[in-house]
Amino acid sequence: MPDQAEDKEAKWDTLVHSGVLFPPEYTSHGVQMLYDSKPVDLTLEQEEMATAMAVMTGTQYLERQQFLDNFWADWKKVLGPKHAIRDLKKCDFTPIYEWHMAERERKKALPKEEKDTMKKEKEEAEAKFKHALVDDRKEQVGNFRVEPPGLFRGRGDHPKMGKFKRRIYPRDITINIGKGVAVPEHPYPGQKWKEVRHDNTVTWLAFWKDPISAKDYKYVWLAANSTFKSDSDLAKYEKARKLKDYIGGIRKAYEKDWESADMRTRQMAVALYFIDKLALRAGHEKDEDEADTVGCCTLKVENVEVLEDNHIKFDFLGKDSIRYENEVAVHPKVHSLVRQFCKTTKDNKIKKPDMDLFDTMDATDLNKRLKDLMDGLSVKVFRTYNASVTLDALLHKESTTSTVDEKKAEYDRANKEVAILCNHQRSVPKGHTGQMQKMEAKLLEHQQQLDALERELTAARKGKAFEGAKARPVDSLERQIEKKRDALKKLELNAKVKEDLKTVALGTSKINYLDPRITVAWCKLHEVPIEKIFNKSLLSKFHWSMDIEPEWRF
DNA sequence: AAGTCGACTTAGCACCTTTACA
DNA sequence: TGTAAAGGTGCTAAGTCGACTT
Repeated sequence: MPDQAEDKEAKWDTLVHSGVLFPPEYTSHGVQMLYDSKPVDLTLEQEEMATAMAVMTGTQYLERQQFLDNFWADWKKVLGPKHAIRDLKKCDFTPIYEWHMAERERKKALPKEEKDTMKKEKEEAEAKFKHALVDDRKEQVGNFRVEPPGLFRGRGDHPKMGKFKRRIYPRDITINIGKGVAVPEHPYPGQKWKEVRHDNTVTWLAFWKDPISAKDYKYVWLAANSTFKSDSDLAKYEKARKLKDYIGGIRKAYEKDWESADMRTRQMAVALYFIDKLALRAGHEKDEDEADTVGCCTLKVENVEVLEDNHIKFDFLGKDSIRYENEVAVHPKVHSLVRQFCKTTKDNKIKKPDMDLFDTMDATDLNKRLKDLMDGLSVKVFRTYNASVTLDALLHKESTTSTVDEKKAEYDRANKEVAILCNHQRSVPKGHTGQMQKMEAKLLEHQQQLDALERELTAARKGKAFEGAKARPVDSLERQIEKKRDALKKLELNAKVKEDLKTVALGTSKINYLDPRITVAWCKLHEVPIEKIFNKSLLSKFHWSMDIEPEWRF
């Protein structure tokens, strides 16, 4: 293993850091769980796993057979063949769960001084891990903590959910650090790091193999505001901007390819059309031991429905098993091509619902093809391009708003359009329905108050009494009515926004897809303080974009 | 050509902190 | 001034994609 690849570009000259922070070793709480309603003895290792299961109480995972089976398979190995516990169904983890909750409460109820002392001690212990020196620049480290053991919480129908994710030790971890500087210490005497490298062609500080999936790695990187990350962020957006100059030609090229005699060329051209129009992900092949999700190139016949009137309906589980459901009008040629791709394979056999829609190509092929169209182009660039171009266009539409709050609402609406385009979802917040009902009730109350004020105003104008008393002066009532109307309008808007956004996540596009220069320029142009749009961490992540001129366009 | 490796970005959620409002 | 909602942060899973290996 060479310390330094000669042909790859160097990312740093010197690199100094303190390595990683290990989670505390497991200590026994000694609380006995019940088996067949009777307390049982567990070794430290057995208890650690039982506790990992106990803390899952109340989650949906416990209703998943896969989760229970995987946990049981791992725990059984640790229990051994002669243990009294032979059946997970007879296990009652409640005592451990209750201990866990009580412990939480106890910590919460600790006197303030004690909490402050603990916080201070924690910060002192962490301090040295928080920064690295890269070419003598002090940079923040992102995730310097080693992941603690626990039960694997895979998303969607993950075949490995519930497996015990084992503890990671120094012997599992490879450190990357500058030559000739102190190798980080660790708290395990007698152990050695798996490896110490001095590879300046990469930006990671440490990695270990994912204990759940042998082919995956867990890395320790610098934080989002580091030079490594901001340089590549800028490069990402500049590449997406470059696509602007090529997109016309690319569209012409794929439209022409729809007419090709070659099936593969036609499929590539339709896939690219979807990626361009709908900002779909590439969709690489997945293994059996992962959740069954798809992207554009891995769409199955059953994921698309060819409808009347040049419409197509998509319905599939994408990244994180988030459902993508969208009915769209497509070009007539695409409509007929998709109908064809659904029907027969490349060698004219009947295609079944679970077979690939694009059976002559995959994401790697498509990415290769994209390199012919533009230097460095890949599928994901279209998503960045589409998101940023959409925001830029929406923010530069004619606007009639005047206040900062209204402008912020306008920005949020544009942000929402992008989030919907990219299918960035979130689960409905807890208590949403109740909160909506509360808002409705408040709305009604305000409406009634407004009605009463208006009746009083009518009375006042006629010099009549109102509800058995002298009506208040006209000018005062008029002011109150106007105030009430504004309040009502604001409430109505809030309620509508809340309902509209209940399943839309705005943050993901802000963090990953929207060129911050669009936002910064717009804020300057419309005199909206940037802090209204970017919070502290986004301001820091996007520090590189802050001095852009107001006239700048994506 | 296909499969694997390795390094990086993108993603939603849990939990904690701050803010808004009665 | 207490409570609930909103907002922020940390965590880690799940993607992408080019390079390398077979």
